[in-house]
Amino acid sequence: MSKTYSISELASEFDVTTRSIRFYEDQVLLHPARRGQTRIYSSKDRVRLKLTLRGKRLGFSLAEIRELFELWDETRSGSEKQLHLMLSKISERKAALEQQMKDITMVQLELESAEIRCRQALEELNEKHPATAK
Amino acid sequence: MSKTYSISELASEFDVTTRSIRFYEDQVLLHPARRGQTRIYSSKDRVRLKLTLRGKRLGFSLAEIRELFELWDETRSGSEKQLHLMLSKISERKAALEQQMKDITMVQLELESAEIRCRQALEELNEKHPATAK
DNA sequence: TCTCAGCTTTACGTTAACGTAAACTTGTTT
DNA sequence: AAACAAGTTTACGTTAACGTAAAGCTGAGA
Repeated sequence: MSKTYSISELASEFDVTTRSIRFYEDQVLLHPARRGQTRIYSSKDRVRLKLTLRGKRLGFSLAEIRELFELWDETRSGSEKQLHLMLSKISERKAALEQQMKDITMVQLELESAEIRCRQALEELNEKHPATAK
Repeated sequence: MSKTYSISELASEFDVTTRSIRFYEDQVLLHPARRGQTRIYSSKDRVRLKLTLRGKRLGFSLAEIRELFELWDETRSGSEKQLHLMLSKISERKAALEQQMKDITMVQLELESAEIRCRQALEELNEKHPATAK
């Protein structure tokens, strides 16, 4: 038997509320088993939650994440058409991620130059008031 | 005199609605001049809009973007305290961006393996039905 | 037995980021 | 003059992603 998790274990591990986790289930991102009425999460559920949160950090909507999960599941038994659809979705995502990489690089450059500007301004202040606290 | 833009010029250039552009002004991200009651955007406004949209693509909220703009403006006439605040905000952002880079790399790897899996499934289909349309 | 922590469902509330519609002004073309 | 395009303000509507009660079940311990 592989490991299972309670809702609060996952909540504290990933620092989200139990409300969010249940909400993700409503949105068909997770399918925990039940013991009585209590939810039991498998390690597969755990992975799905991790992927969900990662997707969110990248600005994916829950609906988009769900779409990817479903496409992925259908891939196993996919028809040729399904597979080509999946491939096109994948390349859509890849393109979006590349754009994001570029965006990040640009913003990083801007932050770098902002930092330099700040440090220079600090130096100038220190020349005028050398006695100021560090 | 440097170049100016109408609201709809900017809207079509960046593929956003005029509604959004006016909304960004409400949120103090843009400060266009006026001729009569008509908004006139400078190239500085244009840059701000570009930065705003880039920030959005990275998942920044409009409030966060505004905060960065304001901190940046205050940097010019910043006190030592302001400058240190700015520096800490900058390093916050840098850390967040690095996390995002990691996330993107992970997702890219997952997409790669998904793509490979799809292509293999397609090959298997073609072995079974070599006569199927390409 | 009682209580208490941890889980559950149900359901209304909230915030961000706009969409959408109505009604108006202003400059330009027919 | 009339109509049109492009702009404006005002204001209510909408969606996503939860927050926040309220009220009830359930097994382990005092």
